[in-house]
Amino acid sequence: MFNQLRNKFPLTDEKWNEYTSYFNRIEVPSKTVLIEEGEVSKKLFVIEKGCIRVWFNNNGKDLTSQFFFENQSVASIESFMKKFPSPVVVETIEPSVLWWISKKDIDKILEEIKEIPELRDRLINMLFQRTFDYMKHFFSFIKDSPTQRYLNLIEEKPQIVQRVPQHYIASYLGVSTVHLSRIKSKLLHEK
Amino acid sequence: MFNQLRNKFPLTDEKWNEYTSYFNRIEVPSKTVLIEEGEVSKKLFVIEKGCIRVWFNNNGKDLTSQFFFENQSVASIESFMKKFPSPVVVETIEPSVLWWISKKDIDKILEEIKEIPELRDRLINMLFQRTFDYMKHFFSFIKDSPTQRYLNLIEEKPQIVQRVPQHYIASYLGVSTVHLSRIKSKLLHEK
DNA sequence: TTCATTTGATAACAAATGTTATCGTATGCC
DNA sequence: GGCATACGATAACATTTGTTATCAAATGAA
Repeated sequence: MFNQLRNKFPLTDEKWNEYTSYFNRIEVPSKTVLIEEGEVSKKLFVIEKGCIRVWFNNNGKDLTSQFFFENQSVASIESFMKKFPSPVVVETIEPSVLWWISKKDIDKILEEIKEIPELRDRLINMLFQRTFDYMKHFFSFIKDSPTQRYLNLIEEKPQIVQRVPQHYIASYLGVSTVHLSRIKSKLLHEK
Repeated sequence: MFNQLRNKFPLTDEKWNEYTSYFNRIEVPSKTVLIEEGEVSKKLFVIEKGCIRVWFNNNGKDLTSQFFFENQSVASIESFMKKFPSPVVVETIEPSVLWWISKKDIDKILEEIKEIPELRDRLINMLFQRTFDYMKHFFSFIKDSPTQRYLNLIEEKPQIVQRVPQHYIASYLGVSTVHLSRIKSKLLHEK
């Protein structure tokens, strides 16, 4: 799982082996809840194989806010960073192979590597990138129609359209399942 | 302007005076464009008095994405951090008193204070806070009706409703000016 | 003041979107 | 294979929201 990253981290083999040993491998079926709503989660997950969605309950309806695939890391940020009860549920969509690490172990690693400016800068860039991603998604809600948002999704995140059940995608785009079905149908018959 | 912050920064008076001297005070009328679309801006503004909006052009319509008031800092993040041409316009709404600082001077300060963990942590927290704010705003678009978003705005950011012309607020909430007017009218006559 | 411009309310109509219900197909499980 | 369940398409209708146009009030500049 981590071999492909080995050469990107300027660490001794000893340190590298210690750090990667903090990760725990699990295999889970689809629809496995990894983090429950209201739970204070101190786990971060990395996806080796499979697919995860983050959703929250709003008046009985389940609204999906994010999707994650292979090689991405997932946590309830509020819960992980601020020790708040998680406002969201983190759940697998497909049978998945995951690696998790505790916040305690991450903090230990971060404390040890903080003098390595290269790694520090990469972490800061990751934070910025996530902010940029949110801004982009948010802009799309004030400037694009649902149809345009769906076209953007096909263009920019084809994995979502290909692997995720459609009714999860609907709330991610901010429309009802019926309307997403209409959008697809209209795009199909216009062409 | 900066006196109220003095005790929060563990710096010598000498360094404090040097750093604050990098800021330049300007007074501008309302509707002054501070950063133009397409410009690579290397300025960060701090608002002493007044009010600023950030907007972008979408097919001839001007869509507002953010508002800023006294004591907040404003830049085109994309442009400031990544040296990209700014996708947005930064413009005053009221006659304003501003302080600006160049990226070059900020980088100099950051380089000098980076060993002060207290300041470093505060900066990282600011980045996180901005991400959380975006997430919250974004969630509101997939879970709330425009009416609910307007009620949230009154509750959480009353300054915007009180000081900003209504047609700017409409695009910020993702509705037409006519519809925002309808929302207000309906709320008024229901009570 | 006077005049032009900005801002906001409203009406009438068109278009987009949600809701509920029904149906067919796919999928997973025994 | 058979059954329950999940998933997705579609129709009919209700509701929300956008568009265009008009008017009134507020604001700012000469």
